[in-house]
Amino acid sequence: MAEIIRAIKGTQDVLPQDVHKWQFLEGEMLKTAELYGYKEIRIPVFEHTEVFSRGVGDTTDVVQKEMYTFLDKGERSITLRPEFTAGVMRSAIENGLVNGALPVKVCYIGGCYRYEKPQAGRLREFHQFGIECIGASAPGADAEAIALAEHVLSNIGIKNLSLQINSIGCKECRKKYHAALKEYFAQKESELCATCLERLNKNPMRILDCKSPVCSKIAADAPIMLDYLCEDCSEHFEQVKNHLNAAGLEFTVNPHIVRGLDYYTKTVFEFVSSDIGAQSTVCGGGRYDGLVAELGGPSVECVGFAMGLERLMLTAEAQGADFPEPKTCDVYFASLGEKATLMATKLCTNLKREGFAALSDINARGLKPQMRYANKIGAKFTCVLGDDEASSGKIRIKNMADGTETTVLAENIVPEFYKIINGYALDNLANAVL
RNA sequence: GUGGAUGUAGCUUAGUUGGUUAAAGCGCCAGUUUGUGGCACUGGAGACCGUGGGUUCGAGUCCCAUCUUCCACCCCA
Repeated sequence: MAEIIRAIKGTQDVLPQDVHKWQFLEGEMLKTAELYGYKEIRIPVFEHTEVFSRGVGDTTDVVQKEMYTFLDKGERSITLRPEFTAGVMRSAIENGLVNGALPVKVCYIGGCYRYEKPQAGRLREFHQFGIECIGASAPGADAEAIALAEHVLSNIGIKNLSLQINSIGCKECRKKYHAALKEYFAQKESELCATCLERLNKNPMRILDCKSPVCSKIAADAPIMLDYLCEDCSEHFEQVKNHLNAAGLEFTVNPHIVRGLDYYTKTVFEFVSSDIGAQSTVCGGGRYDGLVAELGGPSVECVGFAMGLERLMLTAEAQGADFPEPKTCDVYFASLGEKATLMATKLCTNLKREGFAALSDINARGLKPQMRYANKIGAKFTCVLGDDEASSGKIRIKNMADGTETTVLAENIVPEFYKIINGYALDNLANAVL
């Protein structure tokens, strides 16, 4: 296959036969978010690099080695968004959203870009749906965000997810915790793997996440964050759990969840799927109380999450989920000869104005190929037009499911077709009930 | 970035110890039916065998490199 017609590594096409699945997911996401008071926000795909290096944090892997960064023609350093939160906060500050009535609730859907080595559930261009609740400090906000995530996930039919939560505290308690962790791991320094040795100085919390059997065994007995939370953070976490219980959400506290983005404070959480291989986190999020201030805005506390559409799609497909049937052609006009073809165009136009998917031949082919095509695209009805119909104005509309025909006057096509399609819908309803 | 696997029509695959014109099913186009789809039968189009080098009289097949895809690590959604 020639290079030029091959998609860039780590990118994917969504083909016409599959879009309805994506549209379904996206529709459910936006609709559900709306129930919780969220409005969609649309922001640029790229930002000044600094938005991410300061927002996401320049010690993170995302910023250090995964960003698509380039100089534009004005020598500005630009980066394709590796995630949404930092860009959304930039917009919220720039447009004064943070100065209005709080909380401000926004959600988004779009592509993100990270230069990673692709594998199952991990692409270089991937898509996220997410929400940001800006200006809400109470534990109820954390729980509401988690509840919304759960609501979306269940509305799109994803099963077998486990919700794991943790608190990584505020700046103050994290300092103490880091010190304790360093002290603990320093004793076992000789046993740690090479990457963990580096983490020891830079960010000891990451060692907790290490998958190497030796390190994870050591990490199992490491001091846990929850024991180092200050009174405020500890109380906050308790309240979050109370709210989750009140909302009837099952969760497990996993002291080893450490999100890889620097802005998180206090509550962090993940929804994990057991059905899609190693990249199993389908939704992740948490509280980020310092981000707005870090980007130069007022001190405003926020919670949010993001979910990966590709991973959700993988999970749904692995679970054999049912997607709603895509809309198909309502009626296809097969025509023979110039007069009949003009008639088809006219009838089609009238029906389309009424909102029916009405198609006609645009290949000037024989009748048989036209009928085959109508069948292939799933036309509910067909209508053959030739010289007879063109002169008499009487046309026969054929139900493709059972072959029955209804004769109508072409001039009455719109009201007649309303009757026909309503009857068809009733039949299908009856079948569905049976 | 590290490690392992992979690559033959649009899709799924066959292709013997290297040997003439690379094969099948599905899909596509058409005919059997001169105005009627699905089923069946018949025919047709469609492959620089991932790419570039090398070995050989001869390479889809062997060797090297490179790219892609897949899987895992790392990290994240």
